[in-house]
Amino acid sequence: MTALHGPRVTIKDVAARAGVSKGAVSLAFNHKPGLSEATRDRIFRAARELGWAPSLTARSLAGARVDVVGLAICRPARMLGLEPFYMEFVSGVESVLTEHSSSLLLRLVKNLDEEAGLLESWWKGRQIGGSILVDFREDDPRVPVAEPLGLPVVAVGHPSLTGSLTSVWTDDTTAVGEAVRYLAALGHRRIARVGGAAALGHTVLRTAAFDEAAKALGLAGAWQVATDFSGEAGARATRSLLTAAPADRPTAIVYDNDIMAVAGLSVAAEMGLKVPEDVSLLAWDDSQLCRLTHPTLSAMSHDVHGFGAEVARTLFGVISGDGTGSHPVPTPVLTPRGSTAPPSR
Amino acid sequence: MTALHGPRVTIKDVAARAGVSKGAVSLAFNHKPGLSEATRDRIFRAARELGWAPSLTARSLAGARVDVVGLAICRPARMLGLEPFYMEFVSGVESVLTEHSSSLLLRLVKNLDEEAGLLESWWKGRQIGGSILVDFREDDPRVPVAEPLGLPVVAVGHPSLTGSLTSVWTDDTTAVGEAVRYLAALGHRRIARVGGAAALGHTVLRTAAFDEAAKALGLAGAWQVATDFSGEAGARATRSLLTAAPADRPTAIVYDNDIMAVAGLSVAAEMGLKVPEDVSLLAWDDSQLCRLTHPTLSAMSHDVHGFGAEVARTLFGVISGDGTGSHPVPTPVLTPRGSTAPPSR
DNA sequence: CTGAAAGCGCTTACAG
DNA sequence: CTGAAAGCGCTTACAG
Repeated sequence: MTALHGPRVTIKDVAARAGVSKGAVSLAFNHKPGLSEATRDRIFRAARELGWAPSLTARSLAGARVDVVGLAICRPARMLGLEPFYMEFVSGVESVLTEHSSSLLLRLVKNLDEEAGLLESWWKGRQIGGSILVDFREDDPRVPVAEPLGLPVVAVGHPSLTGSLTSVWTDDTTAVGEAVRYLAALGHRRIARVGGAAALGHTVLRTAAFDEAAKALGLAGAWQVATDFSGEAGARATRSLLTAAPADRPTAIVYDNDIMAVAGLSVAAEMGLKVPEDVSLLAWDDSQLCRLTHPTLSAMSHDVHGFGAEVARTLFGVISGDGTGSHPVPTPVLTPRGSTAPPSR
Repeated sequence: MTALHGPRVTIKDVAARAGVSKGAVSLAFNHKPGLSEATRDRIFRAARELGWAPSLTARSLAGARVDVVGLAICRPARMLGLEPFYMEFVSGVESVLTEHSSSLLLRLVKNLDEEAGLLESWWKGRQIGGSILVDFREDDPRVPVAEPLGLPVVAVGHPSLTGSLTSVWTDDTTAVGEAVRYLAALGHRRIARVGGAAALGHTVLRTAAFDEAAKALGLAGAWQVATDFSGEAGARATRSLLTAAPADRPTAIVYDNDIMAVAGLSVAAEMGLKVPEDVSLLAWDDSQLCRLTHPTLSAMSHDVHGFGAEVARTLFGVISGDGTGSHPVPTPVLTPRGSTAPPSR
């Protein structure tokens, strides 16, 4: 049952019906000059009447551009569902792809070597015209693969991680510093950070930035713990931070995403601690989730949708050759809400 | 900079290097019979040495199967980020695609007519080998389009909505009945439902099921309100339901997803109502989110990841022609947690 | 503007 | 198992 879809309509049929050559049809559908308005109209009408759509696979074989953008994500499948970041990022990417009539080729991979191999076969198989690379690690294996391939790419990550690839990034170092200084300004002297996956490059950068800020401010206590970004890990980390004696535990906690902050909120409630009186909580990314809790979550806000859109726009620049080059997107800004306040003691 | 990737390696080069014909290389890479182990090895070695990967676009032009599955999602981009459902569903789909070395072609569309057109050009352009269709409406425009096209498809939705298409669905009618009966068994006589988008077929089914269950149980009060699935809409609906005088307002609320239930929880807190003492809340879908709140959310649990996987498996059945046909996946089951209890009055 | 032709990189019979 | 050939449906010069 591989389909009974009658005799396939091809460019030849359209040309015959419009009384022109195949070449003319091709010109019309690729919006190239050299045809009169009248001819163009006749061609489009014929195509419409026959229900013809150009075969993208034939088109790309013949050397035209491929209107598909690849995105491989390397995180455990079961964790993706909850991270609002990805879907929002993807929807931002999509919003730009749609303008270019492009689609996203999405693949979940187990590790970066698999991803590197995938990129190579996608590109060599002419399945994609370019790719977005996310979640960079130090000494990332994708850098040496993408470069010699000639694959148009935009790397989402700090230039210190992405080598020679065109990259778009958020200035995590500055943002972490701002988060810590804000909490310190409220009077907090013992601050913790529940970070993301230790293997990720941006986690490494944030960790260093937190250390530096804590040192610069001469904090009395500074803790950092790595997680896998899941709510459960965030809950565990929070529980362990808050079980110390009141005088020894943090009075403020910064989270690397918002789902862990939500989990932290619930752990505080479960332990009988009031937010923000007993402990201040500061989320990251700031999806809609942060406004749905009680109290609402203060957060380092980040236009993730816009981030995705900018990455896609940059990729189209790289593909067409008139790229703007690497650049940061706006640094996350502090959005104070109900979960942060001066410490009560 | 459309890439300087040297002279492209083709099947011809591999054949030459392995000392065989192009046809033999093709047979080897498509795992077809007719080659000795030794020849096969020689071919794979040559391909590896040259870094060759078959051009999927040439392959599919030549008539072979296309290893790409389409998925168009028709919801406002900004709303997708927060709905854990989709990412979990997609990750379930991906888990099966990966086994088949397939990728997902994802596209956000504005309306179903655009989606119908997209399916047609994806299929005619040989961009996809099949597609997954979600979010069915009554008299869905995709049904009459997909059928005559011969496009292999799996429709996610109740057969009453998906016509002649192979479909996989959850029995929402039974699940809604179970949810209402559970709350009634706890002693609730005034129950509300905060539903999803009214235009969606499954919302219509759930609405009817709720009415029926309420009638069968002779509830003293039964409310239903439609939303857009967003947390904000869920919060608004909850607020309006709970502002009535204590004797007139619902003592239990069922939500059509979990994000709205989280929002409801926070509205109750904001209004000074205790959950579950003053009002019981029951979520739907049951992502990780439900275990991260305080109290934890009782929910109609649903293995969304498994659902996506089953849909993908079914699609591969349709594509290969030995499909199992339409069938339901397990009905969501009640998972009681901290947000439901007998009414206190 | 047209028309005939070559070529993209495969797969698929078909004769050996 | 091999080899030569046709064909998939386009695009891209090229001569008119």
